[in-house]
Amino acid sequence: MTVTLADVAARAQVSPATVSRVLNGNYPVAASTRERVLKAVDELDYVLNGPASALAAATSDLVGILVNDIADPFFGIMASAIQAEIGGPGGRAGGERLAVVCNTGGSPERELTYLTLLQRQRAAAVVLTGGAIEDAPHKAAMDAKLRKLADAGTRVVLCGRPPAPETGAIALTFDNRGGGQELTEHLIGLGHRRLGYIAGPQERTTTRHRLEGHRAALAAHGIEEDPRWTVHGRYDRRSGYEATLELLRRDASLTAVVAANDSVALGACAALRDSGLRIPQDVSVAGFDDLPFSIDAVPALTTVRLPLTEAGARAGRIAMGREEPPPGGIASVRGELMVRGSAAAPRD
Amino acid sequence: MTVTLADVAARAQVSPATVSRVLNGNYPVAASTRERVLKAVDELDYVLNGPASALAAATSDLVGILVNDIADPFFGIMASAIQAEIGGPGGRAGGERLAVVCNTGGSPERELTYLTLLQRQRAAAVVLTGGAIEDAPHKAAMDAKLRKLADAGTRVVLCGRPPAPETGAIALTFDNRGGGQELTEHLIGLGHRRLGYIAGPQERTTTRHRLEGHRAALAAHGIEEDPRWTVHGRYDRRSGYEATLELLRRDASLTAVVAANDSVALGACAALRDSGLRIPQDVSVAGFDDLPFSIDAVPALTTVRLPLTEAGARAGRIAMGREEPPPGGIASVRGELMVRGSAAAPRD
DNA sequence: CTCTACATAGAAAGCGCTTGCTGTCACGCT
DNA sequence: AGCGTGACAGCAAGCGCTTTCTATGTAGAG
Repeated sequence: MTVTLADVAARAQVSPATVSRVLNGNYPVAASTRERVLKAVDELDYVLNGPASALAAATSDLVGILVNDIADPFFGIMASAIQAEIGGPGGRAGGERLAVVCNTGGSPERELTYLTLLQRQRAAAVVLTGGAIEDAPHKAAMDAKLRKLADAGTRVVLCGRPPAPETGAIALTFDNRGGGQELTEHLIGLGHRRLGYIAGPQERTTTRHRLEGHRAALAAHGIEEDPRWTVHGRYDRRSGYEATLELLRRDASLTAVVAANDSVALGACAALRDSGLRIPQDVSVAGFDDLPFSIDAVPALTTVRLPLTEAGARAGRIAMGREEPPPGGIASVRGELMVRGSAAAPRD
Repeated sequence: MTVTLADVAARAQVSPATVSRVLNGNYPVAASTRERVLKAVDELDYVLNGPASALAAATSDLVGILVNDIADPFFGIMASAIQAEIGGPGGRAGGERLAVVCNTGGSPERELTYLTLLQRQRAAAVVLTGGAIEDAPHKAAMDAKLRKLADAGTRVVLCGRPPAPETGAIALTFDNRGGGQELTEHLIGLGHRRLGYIAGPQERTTTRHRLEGHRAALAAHGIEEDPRWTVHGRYDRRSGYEATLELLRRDASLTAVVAANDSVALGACAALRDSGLRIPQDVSVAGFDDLPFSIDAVPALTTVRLPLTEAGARAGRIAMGREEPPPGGIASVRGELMVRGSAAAPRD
């Protein structure tokens, strides 16, 4: 029924070994022979059996990409960049690798399960994006898993994730703390003293680091933080909307709202507008990430740009062994403050 | 070095066959034996070899998803929905399948190459999203490929793509024409008579259908279209910005701009604002797709909502054989007009 | 004109798993 | 006591490819 290497070999009057060699392009094969084989391949419409190759050669052309949610442009952009670099068709790299995108939805179990699944596939490399979950047992399990993957020859790269020392994983970490601090300092510089903060979910490194940066900025300027000024939520618009309403309820005198990311910021803007407050005249708003839509918000969002595309591309190249890992296997990627219209000096 | 089934078998004092059966959970195995095997698996930290299973069983747990660009939420949302349904860890379906996301970038060659790669992996199913390219030779090549995939037992589903009769592929088509028509009729109803149209790239079914809908609406209301009112571009913000400037240059009396999609519409808004025009007082703007950010534009975008999540989920279920395909293998998915602030009656 | 060396091609041994078929018991009927 | 009948477990034959090692033909080298 299905055409196999042997069929091609028979038709081209050569041995299966030769066909394999023509197809894999290593090992010398006489031009005339190669041609005959290629012709047979074409005539029979032969397609290599991936699993069989993978088994025999003990290699795989699958690369895993772990994301929280691929529908979120934050992850989509990184995934796209990684994918472009791992060299699917059209990519520079020779091999034609396939990207396996795994939506963990932020769930520890799924994260682990996906890693096992990728290990089962003997993935050539795995790139983990997004913040890590701060739960000791889970972190230990993850580290063990990453270690095992690395030991099995799978290149592991963390993109926008804190390093995992001793696991053999290369880390490209976003400087969320620094970015958060710079952003809040900008607001303080504008004259704000009462700033609400909409944080992401608890127990996530990204959430904690951004919040720490924010607090460091407050502390550096001698601003005492009111616990009521911080609300935790999810990294989405809806959450931003609700959290903002909550903040307003707790302290209507807030002059600025700093959001965990741009989506949350957009939700905050909507909530403020719905509450009859003008941005930035009544309340300033700031986001984080600088996703493409942030510049189209009105007023445009003041935020911290994370070089998602660049970082993803670099992670992809490192995963493919096409770029030298950073010294020590760890690199910190800085964000850049984007000053735009959503934040201005407070009225009073 | 690496642990194999045989190692587990030896340790559990059973045959490899038994271990395999325990792991695959078909075939009866005595509880005590199963336990012994599981214990050995655990102790040896054994992970099944995917390629080997795939080869032996002639099945695969890979599902391909073809998208233009996963960084674009339009595709990201569909991919996410599909992925949730094909039953990775946490999914309802028993099997743990991995989603292979392929970025074609709209290139015909890559589309075809990726299909071959998926065929090589003996993918369990393939879902193609986004519009098709209208080039006869390419369409023929695609159809032949899809046919071959289907014949090989791979379930093929088209999500938001025109049907490909005779290929065995199930099609969930978006009614772009109907949506386009409804949208433009809404604008005409508001009193617009001079409408600019920013179309997507030529030779794409999506582009053509939306444009046809627009023109049908104009025709239905006896509005003669000026050829200068249509500009083609890409499906991105930048393109929308430039095209709008071009439209304004060609005919500054336009009272409305209809964009190929929401991203283009956002670019159009920016261009209009930068030209000193107010939305919607001076010029109305309309988009298409209703991506999440569209509601946060100011004013919120009037657009046509496409049920991306629902369609993706349905495509995923059909791909998994978990839902009956629509009668005839073809279903048309309608969009819904979202009337918001970016379109209003023209001044004059 | 023989000898060595190189360039190709083939034979065959797996890679690690699944599964049809063949036992082997133990049990419950008659 | 004899035997059909399940319920398990094992044997062994692949699945389709890669790759090591070996064989062969040919071309310079001496």
